[in-house]
Amino acid sequence: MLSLQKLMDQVRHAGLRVTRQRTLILQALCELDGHAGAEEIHRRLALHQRDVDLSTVYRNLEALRDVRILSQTDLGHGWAEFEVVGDRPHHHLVCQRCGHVQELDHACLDAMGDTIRDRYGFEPILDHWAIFGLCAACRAVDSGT
Amino acid sequence: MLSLQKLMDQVRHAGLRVTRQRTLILQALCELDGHAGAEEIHRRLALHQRDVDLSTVYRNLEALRDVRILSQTDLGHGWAEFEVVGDRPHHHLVCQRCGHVQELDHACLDAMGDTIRDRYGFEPILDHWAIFGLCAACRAVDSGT
DNA sequence: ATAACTGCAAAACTTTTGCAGGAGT
DNA sequence: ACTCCTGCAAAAGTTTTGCAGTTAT
Repeated sequence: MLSLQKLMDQVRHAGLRVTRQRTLILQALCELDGHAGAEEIHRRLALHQRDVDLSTVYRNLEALRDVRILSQTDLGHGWAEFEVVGDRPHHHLVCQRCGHVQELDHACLDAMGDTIRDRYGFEPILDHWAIFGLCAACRAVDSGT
Repeated sequence: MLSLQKLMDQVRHAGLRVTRQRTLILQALCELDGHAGAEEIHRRLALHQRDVDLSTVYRNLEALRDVRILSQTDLGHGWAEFEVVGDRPHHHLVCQRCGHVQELDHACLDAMGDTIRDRYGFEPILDHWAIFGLCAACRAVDSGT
């Protein structure tokens, strides 16, 4: 469970101000406990009579992403999705056949991250990945047929 | 180098018709030899007095992607980028600050792919990735200030 | 006090769609 | 001939921006 209190400390520590809107946006993301797009957050806040302008939502998602409090992912829905960066980075292996999802050890990505840092001087953001493919069970079915 | 001839055979074989516009779009993508967005292709064709309507470019990119002649990637520029499939697999490092894009050696991902296969029995699809983060130049600016 | 932030409205952008005519097989 | 494809124009949808006023530090 994520503590809104701690998140707001992070916000302050990042040099950003703790505003009503910022707090509400992060609260919504915590409650949703997963990915959400700007429009979805805006709609949710409106439902709770906690109006925050859509442009403010966009500006905040960008700002919070820049200071690494949020991570941004494109799930091919046609809009950007955001998520609170947790204590431990988590990743998922998603089976394209059966939809089964399993967690992926962060170490698998870390090794690649180190290589990228060393060879390219590029600091990769590996907070949250979804890797698509075929799970063991579906591969077995495939080779059986 | 990619042969336009062979590409058009693929087009026909996929059940699509070989039209002037389709050919020009694929030719442009071959010449650009890399990823390009719809607008960029459209602009390039216009420069060469080979007018193809922008909506036609979009419709073709989608159709060619659906039959796997093109691959689609989001490089975080705000638009979709397309590329001819069949080249050696390669990936992109995209700077979240300045938008700069550099190529990433497939070997870096391959090692991770092997680990995932070995440890999870999961067959990951690692054809074409975009990894976001901070490029060397932007990291230098950050540590400077 | 001062710099950051917000709401509002309008615009910028990419991408999609309806339709009538044109082109490939 | 039979579909598929294209151009045109208009719209849909997401995201950005200018600006004046408000708020956090």
